[in-house]
Amino acid sequence: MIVRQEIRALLEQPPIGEEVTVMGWVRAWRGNRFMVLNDGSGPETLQVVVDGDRFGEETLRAIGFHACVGVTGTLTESQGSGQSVEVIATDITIFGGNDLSKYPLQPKKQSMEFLRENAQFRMRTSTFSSVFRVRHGVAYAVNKYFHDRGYYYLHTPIITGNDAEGAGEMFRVSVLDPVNPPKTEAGTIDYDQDFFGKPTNLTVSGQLQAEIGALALGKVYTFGPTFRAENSNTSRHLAEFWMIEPEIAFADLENDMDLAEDFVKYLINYCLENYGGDLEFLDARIREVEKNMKAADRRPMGLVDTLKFVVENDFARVTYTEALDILLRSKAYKKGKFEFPLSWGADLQAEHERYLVEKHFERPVIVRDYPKDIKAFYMRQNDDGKTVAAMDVLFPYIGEVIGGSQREEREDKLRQRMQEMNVHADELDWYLQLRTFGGCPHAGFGLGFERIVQFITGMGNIRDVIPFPRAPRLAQF
RNA sequence: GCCUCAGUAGCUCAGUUGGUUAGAGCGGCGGACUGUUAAUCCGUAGGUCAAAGGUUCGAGCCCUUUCUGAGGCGCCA
Repeated sequence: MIVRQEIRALLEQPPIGEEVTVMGWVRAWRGNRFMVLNDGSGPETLQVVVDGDRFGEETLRAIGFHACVGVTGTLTESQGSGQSVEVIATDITIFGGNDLSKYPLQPKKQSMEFLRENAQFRMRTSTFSSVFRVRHGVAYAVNKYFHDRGYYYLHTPIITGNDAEGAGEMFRVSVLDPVNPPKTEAGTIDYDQDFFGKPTNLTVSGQLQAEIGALALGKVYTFGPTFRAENSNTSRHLAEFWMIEPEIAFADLENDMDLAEDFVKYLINYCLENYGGDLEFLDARIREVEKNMKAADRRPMGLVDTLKFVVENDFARVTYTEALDILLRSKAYKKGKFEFPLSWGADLQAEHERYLVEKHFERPVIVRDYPKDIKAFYMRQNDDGKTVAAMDVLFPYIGEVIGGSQREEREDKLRQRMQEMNVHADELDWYLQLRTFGGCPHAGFGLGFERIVQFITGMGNIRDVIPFPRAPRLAQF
């Protein structure tokens, strides 16, 4: 059996003078004497002092960048200034040597793009190991938040038979021969012969099914992979991403917004409390990157300060109509700084959202009550006949992080809207029945998991906060 | 999908109005080094200048097409 101590635990309560055994990957090997080890348990490294006389030439030669080693030795106070404690090695095991003439990574700053192409090794870097520890922390906090508040985790299907969800282009799922699929007499593809006997796709949202759960269990949430076949080439879109979708019965848009704000703040706060070391490291990394940037391109606040600010301040809340008014009265608009026109009924463009968040309110903003024609069929119609009870939560840097709404629980209104928007009622009979039989006011939202991880870690590209990104023309690993 | 910029050594990049044999730092390899902190010092190897085609006496540099990447926009979470 292998027995070892984890570096993170060791540094929390250093047993000075005792013998310890640590195992990990070499981050640096200096002066043929100092080995810096990290084992992934945290961002902290442990310095190992290697007396060349005690170990053979073969062992010394095998120690190198990202080699995997085990060390037994005495934990002592460090003579050097860069660390408080260190291990004086008495025994060294080389688990995996590393041929540096062939290894792609180097002990220096590497570009995010290069590391993305070497995803089999990128988690060994300090940046990515911190990112993925924080990602885990956010995922755990999601489940903890809902569990502690009486929500039930509902697993909605990944393969779906609805093509009426209207949330974007879908990936087809089929086992038919792609070259010569069976045809009907009319000449179309005969999906009756496909695995499910009908066309099926990967899910773009678990919301419609989550509503089934909410109208029985009261409060549910989904947290699973979601797929969009959009040809989106941006730093905040993925073809495969994880989405969190709470759905609650006996709730209106006010309840929905309160939940969204409280939930997001909880996730951020959880990371501040439990992953402070990783966040400090990422904060310092961003400052380093921004050193060479123009002042205007730098963040107004550091990463940790930004996170604290978001947690400590109320989100701004405005209606779509009020937001439009703010934009129309803005200096940016009057000086013609906006590329896209502003008119009631048109969706807010990224430049408008960024103005509201980064210039006007300087904090996260919730925009509610959007024009009904730019929103989905299932959103509850407001009494003004023009707007729906929808809300978007907008964040600095990443834009929309949450989209949600109160759902239309009135069957006649829902049917009328489906007809207007050309959504086929016969395919969503089960969804309509939730209104016919024992319906109630209910609401929910979708939170883009990678987007909130992106915000918390400060990573510029969403592809760098998911271990194996899927995007147009990108399905490696 | 659209717009802009980029692709030169393993990595990050320089390369002048088109002109001889393609440059640096880091990394690698060889050596020195018993308190280093991106260790340092000496030496050394390493190139289909993204690909194809074109202009020219001559192309890393100019033109065309394709591929790849980044940033922005759209779609959205």
